[in-house]
Amino acid sequence: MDYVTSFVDLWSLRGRVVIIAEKPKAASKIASAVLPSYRKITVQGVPLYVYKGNGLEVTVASAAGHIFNLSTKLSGYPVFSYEWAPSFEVDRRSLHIKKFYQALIEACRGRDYYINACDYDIEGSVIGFLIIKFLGDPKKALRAKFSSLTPAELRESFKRLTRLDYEMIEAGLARHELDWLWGVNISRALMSAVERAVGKRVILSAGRVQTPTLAYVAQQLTERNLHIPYPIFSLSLVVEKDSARVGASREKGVFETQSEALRVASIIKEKKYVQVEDYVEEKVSVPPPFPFNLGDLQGEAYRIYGFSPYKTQEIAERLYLEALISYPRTNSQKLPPTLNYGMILNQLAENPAYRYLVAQLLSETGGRLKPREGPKEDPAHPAIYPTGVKPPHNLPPDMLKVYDLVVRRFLAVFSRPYEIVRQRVVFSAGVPGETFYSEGQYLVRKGWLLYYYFHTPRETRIPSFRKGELVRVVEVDLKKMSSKPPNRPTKMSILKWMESVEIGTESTRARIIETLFYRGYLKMSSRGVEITDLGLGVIEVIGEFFPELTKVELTREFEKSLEDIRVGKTSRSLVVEKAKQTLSSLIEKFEPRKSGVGKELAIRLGMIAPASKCVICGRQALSGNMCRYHFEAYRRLKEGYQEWSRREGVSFRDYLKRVAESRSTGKWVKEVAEAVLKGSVLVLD
DNA sequence: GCAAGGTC
Repeated sequence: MDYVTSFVDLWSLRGRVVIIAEKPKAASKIASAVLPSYRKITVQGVPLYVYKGNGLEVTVASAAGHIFNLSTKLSGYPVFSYEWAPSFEVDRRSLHIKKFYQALIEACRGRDYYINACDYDIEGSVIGFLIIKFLGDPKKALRAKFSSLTPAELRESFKRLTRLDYEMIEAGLARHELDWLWGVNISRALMSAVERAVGKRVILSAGRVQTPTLAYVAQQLTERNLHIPYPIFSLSLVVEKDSARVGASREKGVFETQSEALRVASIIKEKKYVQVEDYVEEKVSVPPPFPFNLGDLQGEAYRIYGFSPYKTQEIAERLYLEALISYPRTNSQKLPPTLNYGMILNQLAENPAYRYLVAQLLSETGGRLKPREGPKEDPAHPAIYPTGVKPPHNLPPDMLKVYDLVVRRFLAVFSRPYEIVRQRVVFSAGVPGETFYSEGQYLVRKGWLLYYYFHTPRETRIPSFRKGELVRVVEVDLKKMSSKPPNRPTKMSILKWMESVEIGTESTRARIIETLFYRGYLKMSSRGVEITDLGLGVIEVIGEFFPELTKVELTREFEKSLEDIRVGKTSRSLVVEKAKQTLSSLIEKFEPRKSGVGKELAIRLGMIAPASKCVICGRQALSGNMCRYHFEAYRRLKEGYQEWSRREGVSFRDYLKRVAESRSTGKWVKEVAEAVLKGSVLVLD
């Protein structure tokens, strides 16, 4: 078969054809783009689109994501056998899928051809294939391939149908099986260990995405709790020019010792002047932002309104279902060139809130609408944009906020750069190597900030300076500070981290973060995200017995295997078999230690008391009298004195006092320092 | 019941 003739035109087929879309919205768009005319019927409340003519009957039906899910009837572990089952039969949270399943049974009955028209990505290939496998006939199946739901592209794709993309399907099936095998088996191992220790069932979980995410949070918060602050000294100046006062910071940053800071400060005080070494003023042009993908929208809604990523995602999904915005679960920062931007703008202009902005945009662009785009792409969906449909008057305020972000961002991407003048002056302080700088900026053209004003830079204009000019110093500020611990993670920073290491997807990242809270691994306090003793314990246990699962590299390995399946270098059965072997041998090594692990986790759950208690916190003590966290804090506290005595020349006791008092000190370190001062913990060499 | 991945 040569290349060209391997394509099949829908309109060359004869008989009864069913087209399967991934979701109702897509089914509707496919029907109106591809069918010359259709009748819309409803089965179990699910719309089907039917065309009859030219010896052909075509029905467009729709899934609602995955209709089938892996499951097993077996309990216990290791469990290596499973089968695909309708999701609503194995999980009552999926009951809303049942009507789609029933409508698909109707739509697939007695067909001559089955066309998988789900999103052209690995999951879409699986969704369509399983429906055809269980409700149709894979021997009579074809695949439609399109990367956007625009009418022209859809029509074209149905003229160039191919055979089923079996390589992609096999890769997709393997992804499901690998995640299931690792997730279900390790989760069961943890739960079973606790059950053996205390005879009670507790729900615990582990997985390829959630466990590395938990490990990341554990690592961040552990470093924070173990932070030893070091004294640092910040020297800044206030200079005066044309009766304007300007603050200046030291270019080399902070001093490590007070004596050095004092030396420089006193020289400047004596001289009373600094000299302008350099002054630069440049106009910078800042191009419009990229169109939103979900992660960027979540980031902005968090930054501007404090919405959690999950909240933003839920709102965006509701806006999508009300047809106000395009598909939100996308990674793309690109807008389809086939989209009628002008029409959307005209519709947006019917909303008084945007009328003026649209008029302004059309006038500044002269109607030539070319969006700025970012590098990120998505195989199945474009960036998020407003559809132009007018929101109802009673749209809840939080939904309106997210909608407004999407509209304003969409307007901004067509606009012009804003222009800002950035100023930078460098003063030499008359001490070799000691320079200070001030920066200022002021806006000279608003550009896209008119539409998307959430980024408006602060105006901090400073006077202009001449090189060589002497400037009077009116203040010399020497501040004693402490080195700061790493920031506490937030739901948003966790999600951004997941994006940066490429684990999870747009649809799942925010949800998986919520799962960590729901399991009791993480909790929210007034301070922000905290990790619980259970969360720490789970990471320690998995890190010891199933270390692969705590690392993002497992995802990289999966991706490599899936790619190899796709290009025919290996097969799904080989990849899955290897995973089973790996899991078997890990579980084999886990078994003899299971009781101990169960007890440890039960202690973390507060279900049993530790055999010996940490003198500071009451957690299970190691061989000494402290838990592993306070022991590590104790070790670092002793180690930290070296540096403190170099910088400050303090006694050990004064060092402890200062560390105990500092607000930058990590929680565990502070607790140890206080205990040593009280005498409840002795310092040994 | 446990994963991650779709989507109502």
